[in-house]
Amino acid sequence: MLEAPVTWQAIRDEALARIRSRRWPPGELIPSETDLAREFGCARATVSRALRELAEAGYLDRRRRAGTRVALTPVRKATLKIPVLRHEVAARGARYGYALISSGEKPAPLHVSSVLGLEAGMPLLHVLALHLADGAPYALEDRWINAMAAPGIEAADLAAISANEWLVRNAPYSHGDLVLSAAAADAETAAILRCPEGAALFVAERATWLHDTPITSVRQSYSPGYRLATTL
Amino acid sequence: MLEAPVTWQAIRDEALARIRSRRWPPGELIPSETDLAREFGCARATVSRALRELAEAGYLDRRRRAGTRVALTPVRKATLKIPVLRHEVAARGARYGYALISSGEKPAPLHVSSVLGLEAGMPLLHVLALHLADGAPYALEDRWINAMAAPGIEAADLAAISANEWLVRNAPYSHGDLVLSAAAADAETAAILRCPEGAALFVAERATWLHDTPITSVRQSYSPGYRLATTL
DNA sequence: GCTCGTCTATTGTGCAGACATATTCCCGAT
DNA sequence: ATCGGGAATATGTCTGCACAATAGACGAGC
Repeated sequence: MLEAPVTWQAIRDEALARIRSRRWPPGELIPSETDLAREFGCARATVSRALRELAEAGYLDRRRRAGTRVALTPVRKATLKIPVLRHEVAARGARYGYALISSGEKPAPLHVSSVLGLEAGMPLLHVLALHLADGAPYALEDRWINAMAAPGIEAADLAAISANEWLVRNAPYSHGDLVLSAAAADAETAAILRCPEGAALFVAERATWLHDTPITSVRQSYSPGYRLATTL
Repeated sequence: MLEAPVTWQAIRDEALARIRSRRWPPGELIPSETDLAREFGCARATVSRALRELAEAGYLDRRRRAGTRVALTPVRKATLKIPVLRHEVAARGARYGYALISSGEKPAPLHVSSVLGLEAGMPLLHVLALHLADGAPYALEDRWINAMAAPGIEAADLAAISANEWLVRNAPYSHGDLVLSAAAADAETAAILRCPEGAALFVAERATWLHDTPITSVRQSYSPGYRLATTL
């Protein structure tokens, strides 16, 4: 009998097939790495690599000593890429444009200071800017920046380069959070995006930190019709 | 000099620090695995594991023979969990409710058949259902199911178990896609969700396949105020 | 019966070596 | 100058081994 070369991908696929076919039912303990290595005729590390991938993908729960179980609810994960807006526009084949509407230091409003965990009223750099695709409004960016955590931002020419891009290039962050929602366009937003007041807008709000230091909080309101696509 | 134990996590963190500090600038070739292993005094496999993680996270681009480069645009990825709606509601501490509005076989409308890659007008099972949280409308689910790809669905009591959940448990899929957007509530949706017509709704549309066979296409419209949160 | 410590099975990780595979580089032939 | 082919090299993966960390199982002692 010819043995196909044993790769971790092959083992991953075989394991996934067993999960899907219910040969390894949800909640059940599957054989140990050692047993599987013997069954597949390969090293334990190879099985381990395969099962680790499936665990990362949410199909398996693994715990030392307790063994590996098939996940009860295979929580599917979609990974969204969060590109710089300029690239997103370019990827759609449109000409990118950028217009700074206003920038300046202001005391942080409550919803910003509370999200970032700063004292209310602390002065932050506020930037309002419009991203355009082929000259049409694409997204309105309403951003608050902790200037102390982004040294150099004061000197940056935010009319020439978007705060979005300046920060990506110059202020690395360690973690952040993202909230997606839908909101009706208020009068000011509608005027800037040149859409009817009350139109349904797709809104992305992000906040980022470098370790414990808050960097920025931003709300991007996309023009009506925006769709964020990804694969599962 | 005391040597800290060399773990792949430590190497990953050190590499990330070098990227962030620009000691390894964007676009630049970094030392080879062999060189780094020598520098850190560990095995090449350990370095490899660390760099592989960073590549998966989007910080590095790796190619055989060409070496490893710092990514020009560190595309951040957010991973959204896509839970069963019942669990999502329960996780918010609310009582889950489910109401089947209608179900039956109908010819596929064009936008569904084209997304799934089926012939227009092919008969599909159409299910309209409302998910509730503490008795209030939470999300409207408008689903089309390829019954041939989900054997047993005809016999399922979709008034008792949501199609959402039945499919998660009984119809595994290999891949799918997801589109998030904002839309104004039309008259029918507004009536079901008990919200004003024209309200801004968060909409998630999914389509799933098992290999080449389309399984289902679903549009979930969430009640106004819905927020989808994740971390970066 | 209950609690606490010990044993042990299982996964997590590291190491050294080997070979596989992809891709660039360079040199020779044309 | 150009093209083709082989050498060089970096990553990708497998093997076989070792030990660490974890947590369930079990038994001794109260």
